[in-house]
Amino acid sequence: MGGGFAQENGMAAIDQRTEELTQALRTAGVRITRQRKALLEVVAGAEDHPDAVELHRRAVEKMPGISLSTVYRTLTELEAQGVIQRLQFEGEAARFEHTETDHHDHMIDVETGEVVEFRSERIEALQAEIAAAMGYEIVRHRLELYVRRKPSGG
Amino acid sequence: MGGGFAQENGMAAIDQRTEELTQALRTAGVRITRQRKALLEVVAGAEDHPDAVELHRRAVEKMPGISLSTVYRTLTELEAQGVIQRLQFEGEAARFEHTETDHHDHMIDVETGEVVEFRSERIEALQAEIAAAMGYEIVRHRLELYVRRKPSGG
DNA sequence: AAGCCAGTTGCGAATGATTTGCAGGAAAGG
DNA sequence: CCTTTCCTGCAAATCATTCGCAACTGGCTT
Repeated sequence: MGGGFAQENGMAAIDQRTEELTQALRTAGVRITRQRKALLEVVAGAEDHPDAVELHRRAVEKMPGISLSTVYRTLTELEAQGVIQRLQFEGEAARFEHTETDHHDHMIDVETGEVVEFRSERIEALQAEIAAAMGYEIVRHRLELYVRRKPSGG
Repeated sequence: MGGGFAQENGMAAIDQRTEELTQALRTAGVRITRQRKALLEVVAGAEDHPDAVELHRRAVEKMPGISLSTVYRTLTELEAQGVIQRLQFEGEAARFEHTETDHHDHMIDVETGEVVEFRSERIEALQAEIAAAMGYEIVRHRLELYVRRKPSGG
């Protein structure tokens, strides 16, 4: 059902996530075309943080001929529905990730480009506190730590 | 010396900042042309967070004919020297600010576009702590709070 | 199974911000 | 004043992303 013979582990979760994305689009009243279906599977299965071009590359494998325009259009729609998130790191093209149940921030290894997710209740609370103290309420925020692997006594 | 008849208050500080920017370029071994001189004064005098086009608009008043290319080139050089900072907020063109002695983060009013600066030692400390716990050290970071003025019972 | 039709698609052209190639121009220092 | 090297303005090039448009197709309705 998940297509292919990838690791048995996790396939179900991906299928479920694909279903969630599909429902989000249906709810938004948009048609589930085969190009969208292909892209949804790709997005649901992405464990990394790919940009539009990379998602397109992967989608082409499932649905040859799908255009980059369609990928962008669908990603924009998915973002509008709140089921995926657009990440805009310094200088790079936007990357996308499916919205998990929990919010998190990102740590970007400046040497490898690798992205690590993390979450800190304390920081979240402090942010709200600071904004409140200045008479504001937070609509959304962005916290990115550009890091380097720490030399561990070499 | 500061040029013009703006508020007496602050003129000296701007002149000093202009001097700092000028020195930074000299140190970098680049020539102080009149277009650069004009731009440096504009940057030093900017109390807001203007983008390249706006800085160009202001620079043209002091040095008619200065091109946008030159503005971009010089801003890039100033950034490389670390005396100004490039801010990349969601969707917008890059904005610039002269590097003050202290580091700070930004709060962007999503309704007015206004930018407020703030700083929290506690958040800074927590970030370093989190990164360290995952084996990283922070190279730089970016924290932006997209906010809305809180309804204060009116 | 056919038909209908608004929503979609692929393509190429358009955007918008920023960068770059190049030929003429001008800082710095002799 | 001269020379050398760096700059500048301009136009064209990039790059990521969006749009216009004619052809196409989901997903109903019959």
